[in-house]
Formats: sequence, structure tokens, C-alpha cells
Amino acid sequence: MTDIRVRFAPSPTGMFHVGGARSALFNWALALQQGGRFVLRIEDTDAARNRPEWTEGIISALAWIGIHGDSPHFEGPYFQSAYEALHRETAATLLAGGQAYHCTCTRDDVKARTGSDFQGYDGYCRDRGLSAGAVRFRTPDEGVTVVDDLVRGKVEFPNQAIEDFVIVRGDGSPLFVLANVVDDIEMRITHVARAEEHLSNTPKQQLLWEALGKTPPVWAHLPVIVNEKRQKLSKRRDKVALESYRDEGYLPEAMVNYLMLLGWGPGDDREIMPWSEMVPLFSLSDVNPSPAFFDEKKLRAFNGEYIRALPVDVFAARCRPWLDPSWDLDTFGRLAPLAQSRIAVLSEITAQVDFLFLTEPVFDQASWDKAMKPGAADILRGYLARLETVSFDPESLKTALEEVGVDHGLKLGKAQAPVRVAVTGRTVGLPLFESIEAFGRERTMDRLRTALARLSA
RNA sequence: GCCCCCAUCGUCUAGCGGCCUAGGACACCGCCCUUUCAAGGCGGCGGCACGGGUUCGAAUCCCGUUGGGGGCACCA
Repeated sequence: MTDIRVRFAPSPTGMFHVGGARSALFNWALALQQGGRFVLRIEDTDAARNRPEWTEGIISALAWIGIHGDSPHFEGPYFQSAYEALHRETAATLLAGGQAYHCTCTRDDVKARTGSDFQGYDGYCRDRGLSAGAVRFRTPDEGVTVVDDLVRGKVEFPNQAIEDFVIVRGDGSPLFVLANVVDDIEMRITHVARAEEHLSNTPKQQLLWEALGKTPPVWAHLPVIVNEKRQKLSKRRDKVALESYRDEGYLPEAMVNYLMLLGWGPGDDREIMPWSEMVPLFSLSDVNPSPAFFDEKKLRAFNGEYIRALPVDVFAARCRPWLDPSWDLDTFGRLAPLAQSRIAVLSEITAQVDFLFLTEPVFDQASWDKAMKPGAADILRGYLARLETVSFDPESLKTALEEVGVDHGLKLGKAQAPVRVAVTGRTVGLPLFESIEAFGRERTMDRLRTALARLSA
């Protein structure tokens, strides 16, 4: 185990964001590749806001994509900082060294002096020598702070534009910036890779690291994931919960594969690639700095590929959560291989095979109207008659329908339509004759009679 | 208002000064296969935002413009 320690810190909210998942995956790949540790920290200086079910959601979502405590490379999760006393000591040290000072200004005071909501702090208390109040970090007046970022290169921030920011509240409690830096130092964090939206705050953190005499971690600010309008994915507008993709029947391996390709690629023309092959190829410095659109269509295509690549029995087993418990698994198993190439997400399996298990037929109205044209009844009657005696295998069932078609001057493509709708209720679906075989002679004949009755009604 | 980031087909990307007549994937369109629908095979459409430089040579380097995005709490 090397001493690479990458910190991942999702915000504790109700759902785990796909952007967070992508970020976690990049961190995870880095940790595994370097033989170091992935440190999961879900902490909040205000522990009361941190709801257990939320953090559990994050843990289980991470586990779904393969990031979990069973690995020796996984450390945590930490829910609460172990260094609270140190936060205060550190502030005191900074105060004593003149790198920070007390301040009693309120936001309104500052606004009254600067006349703006966005002017930052004006330094009013800098040299007042106060001994109580909030604590502000004294940022340099000139020069630049250079954030050396693996994805973006050297990013320069004029120190003049960095305000003296608060690190301890008036009541003595430390703010997140301070706590975060102190914890990172204590936990010997070496790499911090997170979303680009944090880039603007990075110089503040780096200034703190330097003021504390430490070498800042390796930074990497990943591009944000955007919607079709090129805005950062939002929980309110966009479908961003990783859990919802899981519940729809996306395979975690497909999700992982797709997410890794958002902003990074293996370099050659291969896209579909298992995680184990990606890890050794991964590099944060190869990450594309521009924002990426989360394209669900492409995710679906990937998922379809992964579904098709599954051994049939594994596919059938993976469908289980979407099948009604009352359904007969043997019957399902017979048609599963035919369904496998026809669905892109597991939840779609229901619509493929439900007709097998319905006691009363359900006809899709649009399908019915399309297939039950004049002459359909003749086909149904003709096929019904042959079903009495035909050998019940797909080949014979097909030949029988072909013959009925010939009697009425129809090719199989036309003749099968009314039969398909009568049996399955829909105009599209699994191969007909295998479906009929699995359905059984009696029930098939029943369906044809029902359709016939409905036609003459 | 201030600071920062970004810019190759519709989308994700390859490209890191000549291998580019800009490659792949998804999407879309067509054809083949075919009992419907898929899957599969073949083919097509489609892009370096703009303007200046640097260079023998620029998608690649520099500057500017335009356009997008993000951040500016005694939140995390």
C-alpha cells in the first residue's frame, strides 16, 4: 500500500448525484491504480443536518458501482471530524502569528461601507487589534496564488481578489474551510479530485495549507456534467439520482463504463471496456477539461450491449427483481434468451413477457386497430382450426400459419399480425412461434377465440 | 459587479506542429437479413466558433473577440 490518499467528500443530501458518482469513480481508479487509499468523508461541521438515511444512500449507491469497504483500498466512511479541538487550536495559532485577526463586522456593515452584495470583505477590522469576534484569515495584498491543477494546469488567482475570509464564527465554531484543511492535513490526504465548481474556492484552501507550513495536496478539478442546455445538472430540473438508474435496471458495470467516458477515454477507439482494464489506463491528467453532457441515450446503448453480453442464465437471474413473484420462472426462462437482445434496461423485461402470465388478455388498442383489419378474422379462424392438430413446435407452428396465409393470399409477415396481437396483445414483441410454444396449445386457442369474439362484437 | 474555467460532427470524444482528404462511438437516415420488433452486417449524413498572429507548415502554440459555464456567506 502506497501513501497515496485521495479524499472523496460528497455532500450529504437526499440522493447520490451521477456527477458525484463519476467523481468517485475517478478517485477510486486513482487509488486502486496507485495502490493507495480512497478516503470517504461525509462530514459536516453541523452534524445535526446530516441525516443518517442520506448518508446510507450514498454508501449503498457507491457500493452499487463497486466502491465499498470490502476493499483494503477503501477507508471510512467518516461522518464526523475527529479533530475538532485541533480546529480551534489552529485558529489560535494563526491568530497568534498575525495570519488571522478578529472581526466584528456583520454582512450588513460591510455592505453599507462597500455598497455592494458582491464586494467581499473590505478589511475594516484588519488592524483594529480586536480580541474577540469571528476570525478572518489575512490574505496577501499582492501577488498571485497559483493552483497547480492536474486537469487544468496552473491556474492563477490574483491575491487582491481573494477576500479575508472567515475561518471561525463569532461563537467560536470553526467553518468548513478551516475544518476541511486541518482534517486533510491530519489525515495525510495527498490528492483531492472534485468538481470544477470548487476551483474558485481552492486558492483559499491552498493559502491555509501554506500558512500552516504544509504542502498542498495534488488538485484536480473535474469538468462538471451538464444537461442539454449546458447547465450544471440540478436535482430539481434533471434526472440525476444514481439510484433512479439502478431502479430502472441499468447495470452497474454499464453505468461505470459510461461514467468513466465522460471526460476521459482510454485513448484508442475502444469505448466498451471493463473496469479492470480501465484502472491501469486511467490518468487524471488525461481528463478533458470541458463540461460533458450526460447522454442517457448513449448510456442506454451501453446498457443494451452489457445486457447482451451476459450469459443467458445470469441475464435471467438479473431480471428477477422486475418479475412478478407469481410468474413461473421456467416459462420465463424459455423466452429469456429471445428477450435478451430486445431490451436496453432490465425494467423493460416486463412488457416483453407479461402476456405469458396474464389470466385475462390485455390488448393494446393501437396494436389492435392496426392488426385487426378486414380479413383478420379469417386468419384467426383458419389458424385456430389448425392449432387443434398441429405439432406444437415453432417450426410446425410457423408452417401452419404460412399455409393459412397462402389460403388468403397473404405472406407470413402480414398473416402473423392478427395472431400476434390476439396472443400477446401487442403488434411488436418476441418471436411469435416460440412465444406460442411457451404459452401452450390450450391457452393460445383461448386467446384466438377471445379475439374472434371481440372482433364480431 | 469581481474572479475563474471552457470551446473538434446534434452528443461523448481521438488529436498533444507535418501521419488529418480530421478517426471512433451514440443518435439519425438508407440498404441487407427477417414471422413483428430488436440484434447483427454494410453504407450515408455531419465538426475544428470567429479574427489576428508565430511557423516552411496550425484543429494543435500565442493574443483578441464572441459564445457558454462556474464561484464570490459568521453554508457545506
